[in-house]
Amino acid sequence: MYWSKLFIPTLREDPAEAEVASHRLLLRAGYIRQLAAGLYNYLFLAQRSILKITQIVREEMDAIGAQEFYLPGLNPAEVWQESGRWDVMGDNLFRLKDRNGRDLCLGMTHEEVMTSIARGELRSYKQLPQIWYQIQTKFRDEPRPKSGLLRTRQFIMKDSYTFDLTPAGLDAAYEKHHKAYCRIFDRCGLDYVVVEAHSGAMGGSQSHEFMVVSDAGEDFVVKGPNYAANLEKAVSVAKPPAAADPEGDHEPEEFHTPGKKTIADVAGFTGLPETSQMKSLVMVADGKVVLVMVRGDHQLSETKFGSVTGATDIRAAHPEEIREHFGADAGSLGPVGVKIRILADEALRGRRNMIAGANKNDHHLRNVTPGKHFQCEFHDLRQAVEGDTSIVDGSPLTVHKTVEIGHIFKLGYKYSESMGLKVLDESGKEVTPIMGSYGIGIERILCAAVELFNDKDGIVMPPSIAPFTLVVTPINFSDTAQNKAATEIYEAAKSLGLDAILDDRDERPGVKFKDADLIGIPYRITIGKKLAQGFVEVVDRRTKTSTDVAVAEAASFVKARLAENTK
RNA sequence: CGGGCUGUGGCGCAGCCUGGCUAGCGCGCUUGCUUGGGGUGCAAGAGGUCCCGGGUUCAAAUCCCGGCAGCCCGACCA
Repeated sequence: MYWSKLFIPTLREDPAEAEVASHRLLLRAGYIRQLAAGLYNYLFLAQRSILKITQIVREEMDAIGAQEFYLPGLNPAEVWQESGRWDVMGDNLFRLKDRNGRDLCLGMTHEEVMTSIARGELRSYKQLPQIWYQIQTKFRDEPRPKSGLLRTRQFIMKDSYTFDLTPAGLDAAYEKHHKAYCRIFDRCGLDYVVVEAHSGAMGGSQSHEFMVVSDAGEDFVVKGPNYAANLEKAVSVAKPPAAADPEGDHEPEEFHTPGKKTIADVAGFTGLPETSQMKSLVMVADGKVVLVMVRGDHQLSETKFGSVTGATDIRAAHPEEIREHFGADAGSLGPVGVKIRILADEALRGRRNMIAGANKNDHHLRNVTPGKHFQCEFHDLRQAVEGDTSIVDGSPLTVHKTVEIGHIFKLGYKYSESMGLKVLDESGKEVTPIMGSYGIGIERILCAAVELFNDKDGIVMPPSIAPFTLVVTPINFSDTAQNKAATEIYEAAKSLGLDAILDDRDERPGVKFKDADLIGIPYRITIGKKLAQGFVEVVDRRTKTSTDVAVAEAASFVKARLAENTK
């Protein structure tokens, strides 16, 4: 293609609205333009990259025997009501009515629709297993779209669904997806980590997320040499307390702590570290008030709290509720003498003679021992922190901000059961197939690549997903010799199957170089001064290294380089 | 849903506090010449409901009220 004929609206300056690198650069490089909050127009360059990404996804999905479908994005309310998600999804689901007043929604995912196909058609165990997928636009009415293409209200997802007769079959389907996802993200040139994840509102037993470490992300991952998990789910060994507990069997003893409300205040006041205190948190789980105890320096994980209580509606208690149950305000609360359910974090097991609130404003207790002075259920309830050590091998753990690019779930029977999917097994008995669901955020692959690979000049796009792999840049296209050489090289590149673009614009060389760098075309062949000696230059976008090559060999040289880099 | 900020030619911004000439600057765009290895130089041009509605005033981009939109932080989030 000839650049002068294309619509590649690059910007000389950074757009004011864009913060994160991918948003800023995709706008500047002319890949995308915003239509409204969380809605983007994908222009020529973005569309080319997206097509390359989806092609890789297709090839790898097909390689595990998955079959591509294409389902409606517009869904009837009925199927969502059957699964219960019509209510569960709340405002995140785009809802609308047709002219007859029937309720419809725009699909956020397609478990319901896939299951509705399956229950109408799958009747025998002989038809299992099945792997069905699609690459489709999804809609979510995000409370806050942000960071360009990272969190939008409309986006493209590859979503697949598996139907198996047995849990072992599901394990196999899950494993296939795990491997296919690794191949997909490898081929897209990304650095990523696979982490244990919380299955959230999806239900199901096991789940892994594919994460790219980036400050633009919104999730946190806890990572060690042999362990990686989403922060929501991560289990770790806490740092030992900074001071040993006092010896002996003491009884709680009240002392005055005027105005000392926070853990830090009390630590300063008593001269004892935060690890010697218990933090009392009052939570409301599905309407029931629960007291949660964690070590002074720890944070409660609401996700873990939700898993332990099984509650779906979780919040911190209001000040009035606290006063009603404790007779004191936050900052002076403790577990002694409390009548409600008490949960305690594992890090408090075996501790003794600690400090806690006295349930009397401006007073605390010392010598409080869990299990002795108050009864509680011990669970893993705290959020892991940097500095904790691994439960696997004791090595130190680090916490990283990440972008989620893929997620695989063992769904279990949630949808097949609620929607009545049944097949006959070998003995003629009706059985409910077990399902899995697996997603990849297509735009997030693009964003993650930009986040991961950019420099002061712009995007350093991995060749496999770059909109073009090669730009042929004559310094002066109206020079007859340069024009001829450039055209020859461009044609040669095309016949070698390279995705080439010829920069035939009547622009200064600087402009052409800047644009090519900004867009992130992996290779550039510059045709200029050295043409008199029969040479052109091949420049690598990533390393900025330049190699002189004879005109006739230029295209095949790039092809060889490309093959090397994608090994 | 709470908090903060911003809306002025395509983009980036100034002007607003202290109301008053024809609304300005840089980039981009058009035409001509020029230049030709990292956003060339000169000249001439085109392009604006100053987010919208109402109010105050002789006079509003500017002050007041009410909307809307966008961005950021938090909450939320397969």
